[in-house]
Amino acid sequence: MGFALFATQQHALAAKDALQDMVFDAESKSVLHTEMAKKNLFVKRGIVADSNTYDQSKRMRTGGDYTHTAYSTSPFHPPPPAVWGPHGYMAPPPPPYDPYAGYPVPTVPMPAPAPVPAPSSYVPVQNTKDNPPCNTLFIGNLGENINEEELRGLFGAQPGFKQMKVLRQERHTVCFIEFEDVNSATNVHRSLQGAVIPSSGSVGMRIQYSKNPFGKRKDAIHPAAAPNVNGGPPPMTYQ
DNA sequence: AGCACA
Repeated sequence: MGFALFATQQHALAAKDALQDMVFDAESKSVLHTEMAKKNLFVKRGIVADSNTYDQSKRMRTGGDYTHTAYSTSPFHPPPPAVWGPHGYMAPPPPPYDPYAGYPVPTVPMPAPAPVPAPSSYVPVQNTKDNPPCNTLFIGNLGENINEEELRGLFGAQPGFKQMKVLRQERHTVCFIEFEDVNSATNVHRSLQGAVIPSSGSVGMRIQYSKNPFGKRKDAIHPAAAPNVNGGPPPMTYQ
């Protein structure tokens, strides 16, 4: 609901009749209902300095022109856009002017599509006792104040990245990175080995293959490898 | 020198 102030009662009546039952939303077939307010609208001096406001609200959608007697062109600047603020119906804002609308716009060559955050440096790390290659990397030796966002920025930009999980422990923070395939994991295993990022201080991260890849249960039983296919004691059952 | 989650 909203109120509009007009110069004279005659203008208000004319606007009321013109806008009555106007369809203002074609989709929902919503219809405008207008009536005369019980009291005159109080408007602060200075906000409505002249006749702009009520003229605009009338000129906005009716197509009719009721301004020929009341509206006098301002010598200063064109009238400001109509304000429908207190009105119940908020007109969707007009789309911003697009000079290329309707024209095929050639793709603007991007200088650097996705700047991959590079490690600030590399430090040699000891990496004994690695596990067989898999699609999940185990990241250790991350330093005391490792920042998860930095880790995500670094690993999330690597090709084949799927997800990352940070595990905060008392002494060490480690994290797990899952990749689309073993190949992607292997590339990162090599390319970021010993990488140093700002929050890791001066230590280089140690990258190993995870003992337990994402989505693969440690105790998964391969049917072919399962004992006691026939005969023998009955298999253990879990309830 | 530390391996979680399904």
